[in-house]
Amino acid sequence: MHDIRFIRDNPLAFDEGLTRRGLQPMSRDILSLDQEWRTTTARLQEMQSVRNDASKRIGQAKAQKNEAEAQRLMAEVARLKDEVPATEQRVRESEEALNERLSAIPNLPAVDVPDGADETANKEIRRVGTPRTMNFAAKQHFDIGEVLKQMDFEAAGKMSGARFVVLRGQLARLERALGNFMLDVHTGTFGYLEVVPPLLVRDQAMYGTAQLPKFREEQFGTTNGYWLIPTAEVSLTNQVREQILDEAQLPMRFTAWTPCFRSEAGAAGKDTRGMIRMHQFSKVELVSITTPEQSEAEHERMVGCAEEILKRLGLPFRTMVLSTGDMGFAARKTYDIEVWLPGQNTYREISSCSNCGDFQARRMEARYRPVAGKGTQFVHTLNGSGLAVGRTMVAVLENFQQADGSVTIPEVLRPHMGGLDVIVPHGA
RNA sequence: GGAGCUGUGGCCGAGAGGCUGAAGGCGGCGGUUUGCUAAACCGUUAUAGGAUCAAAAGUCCUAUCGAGGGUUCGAAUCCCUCCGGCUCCGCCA
Repeated sequence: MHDIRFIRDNPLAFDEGLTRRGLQPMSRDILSLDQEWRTTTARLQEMQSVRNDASKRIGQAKAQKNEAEAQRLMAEVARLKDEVPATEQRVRESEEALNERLSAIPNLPAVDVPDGADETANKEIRRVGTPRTMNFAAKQHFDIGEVLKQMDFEAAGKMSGARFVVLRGQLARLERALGNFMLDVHTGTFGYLEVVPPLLVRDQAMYGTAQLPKFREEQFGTTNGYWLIPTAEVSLTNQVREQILDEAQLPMRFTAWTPCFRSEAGAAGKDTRGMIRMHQFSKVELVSITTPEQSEAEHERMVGCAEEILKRLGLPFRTMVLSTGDMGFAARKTYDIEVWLPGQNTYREISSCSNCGDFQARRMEARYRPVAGKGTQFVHTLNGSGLAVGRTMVAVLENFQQADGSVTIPEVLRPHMGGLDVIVPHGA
């Protein structure tokens, strides 16, 4: 949600930000809605002031048993009886119109975000690790899964349809091992607080992190009004909704390993095979709540936390800054981490870390009280995956596959796998 | 699912149609006292929006007692709906 006062004071900067996002300027439109709201509000407040004043005097007159004076004053404000509700109605309408308009506008990009229409304008900022040379043709993960006989898309299809998978045996355990490993690092090394949050949330929570109102079709909802979280970002971030925190509590860092549910209505035809794009997947999420001063450094730190997981697993990756055209709705700046997939011979997104500034905080009414100074300010929210677990599994399978179809387990995961060092085909 | 209770400022807690933006306490801030700390005492301490203004300060106005409606000249207080919490019963992992 944008700050209307920012738009009032900086209409040109606002429009420029929209233009960088590939949108049309809107400040004129918005400011006229704002003007409408302000004039009706002023009119209403004036009436209320008259009424309050009269009411107070009526009270005094009654207290002094001056019934005649009370009656006279009541007659005087009688005409407001119709006018006030009518004006209230108009204020409500213009306010709604303004909010509806504002809540559909994406966050403005930070100054250092590269301009561009889509992902081709993303900029690589670093590359870590070297893809291993294989003296055999690298398989894609679903082919490896087939050899291992522990990844079953057919069985999943029969009960749930496309974009689901059944993992069994060591692959099922590998998912658990990866989740545990990631949580251990994020809590142990990086100081995130582990959370088990709700997976079903109400409208207001989805609105707070900006999945609603714009991305309704991409979500799964229940028949009785809940939404399945598309990411733990929703639950973790909404922990601080409608709160006034102390500056001393910031930054707050939360992590959670949860299933995520996405209908991805618009993505039909993309990554239809395999585990890359699923309706249900699990992800270790990182969320930080910070002051505005802290948020940039926290963003760097957060990407670093996600990168550290890949480093420890020995997976090659590169880190990108998304261009203005490729960023998500709520983000003002986003880093994507792309992991090397030998089977696809390309880097694929495995984590996305966004600084949302105060965009979500305004929607959630999440504030903090500065140690020095008066009043309150909106917090900054940052979120990022401390890695998508399923995609990490894909990367492990593809990067550590052997010619005979077995998969070597990275050193750091072995304690989580009961000491196992290689996954071999089931029944072999 | 059934029955009852409950939601007040950063926190605890009084208030039950007008004198209540809201007693009292805690916490915070400023001060007195003090070798330092603590204690004691005094004072102070909500937020948001709008108008005015080049802007800031200031001044004025409005709103806010879980949320939204309603009754009334006037609502924290009465009525309705919703949301959260608690207790008991039922059911379940």
